[in-house]
Amino acid sequence: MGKIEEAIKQSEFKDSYNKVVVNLLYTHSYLVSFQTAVLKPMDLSPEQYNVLRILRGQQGKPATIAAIQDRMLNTMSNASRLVDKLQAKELVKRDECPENRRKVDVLITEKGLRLLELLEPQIATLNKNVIHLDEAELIQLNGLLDKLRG
Amino acid sequence: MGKIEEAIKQSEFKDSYNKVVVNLLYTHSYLVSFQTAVLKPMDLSPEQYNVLRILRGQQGKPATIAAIQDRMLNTMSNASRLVDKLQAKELVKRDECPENRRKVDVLITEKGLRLLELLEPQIATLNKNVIHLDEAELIQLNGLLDKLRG
DNA sequence: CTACAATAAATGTATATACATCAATTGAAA
DNA sequence: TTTCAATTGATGTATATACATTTATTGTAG
Repeated sequence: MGKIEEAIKQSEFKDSYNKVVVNLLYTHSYLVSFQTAVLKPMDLSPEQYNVLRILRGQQGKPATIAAIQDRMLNTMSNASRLVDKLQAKELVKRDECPENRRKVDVLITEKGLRLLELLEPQIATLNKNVIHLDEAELIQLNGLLDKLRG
Repeated sequence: MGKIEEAIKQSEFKDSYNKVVVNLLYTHSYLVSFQTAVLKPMDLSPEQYNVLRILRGQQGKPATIAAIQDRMLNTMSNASRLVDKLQAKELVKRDECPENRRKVDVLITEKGLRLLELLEPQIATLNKNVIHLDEAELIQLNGLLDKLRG
C-alpha cells in the first residue's frame, strides 16, 4: 500500500496537520475492516467486542452502563443498546443494582468469556499480519499518539 | 489526557500490537469528534466533507461514483447516497456521462467550493489546537502510519 | 413529609453505514 | 446478431450511531 498520497490518490496536503488527520482516518479504516472480518463470523461488531473486553477487564466486578460508556473507544451514545445486543446472545447479563435501583450491574457471562478466549489468538495473529511495524516502532507510535492528544 | 492507559482506564494490554490498535481507535474518535463539531453548523458530516474535498481535488474534471469510492477514507459503501445528500444541498451536481451511460459524472458546484473555502481555515485552526505535535513529530507519525499499512 | 432537582438508564428519531441485491448498460463471444 | 457475463450505480435492509427526550429512582431543600 505505502504512502498515504498513493493510497488515496491525492498528491498534496494543505499542511502536515491535515496530512496526519487523513492518514489517521485512513489507517483506522484499514484496521477496522480487518477486525470486522474476523469478528463477523462470531456475529460481533467491533464495538460489541470492545464492550466484552471492558467487562472482562472488570475481573468479576460488575460495571454500570455509565462505566462502560466511559471506557468505550467511541463517543457518547449507546452502551445501553449494545448491552441489549450482547444480552440477547447471552454473552452478558444485567442485574439490578441492589443499593441503587437506578443503576444496572452488567457482567460478562461464561459464554462471553469463552468467546473472548476463542477470538484472542485470532485477533493477535491478525494484528501481527496487518501491522507492519517492529516492537520499537510500535512503542514509538504509541508515544506519538498519546502525545498528539496532549 | 495523556497515556492511553489512563484515557480508557485500562492498565495493561496483551501486547504492543493490541495497544497500538486501541490507541489508534481512540485517537481516531478524539479527532473525529472535534471535526464533527466544526462541520455540524454547516450541516455536513465528516464523510460528506471528505467527498467535497475529493471532488475539488479533481480540479474541474468530473469524478464517477466509483472514483469517489476509491478515494474515500472509509471502506466500500455509500458514495452514491453521500452524493445524493450533497446534491440535495446543491453542493455537487450529477451529469450523465455521455460516452458511457452506466457512469455518472459528479462535479462540485460553486456553492460547494465556497463552503470548502469557508471551512478550511476553521479546520486548520482546529487541527493546530487539538494535535499537540510539532512538525518533526508530524512527519514521524505520518511515516509510521504509512509503514504500518505496509 | 412534599416538591423538586439530579442522576441513571432506556427509548424515540433521524441519519449513517455495511452488505447484499437489483437494474441498466456495455462489451465480447458464439 | 444474439446471448451472456461484466461493469456501474442505485436501492433494500439490518444495524449502528448521534442526540434529544422520557421514565424511574434518589437525594435534598423547604
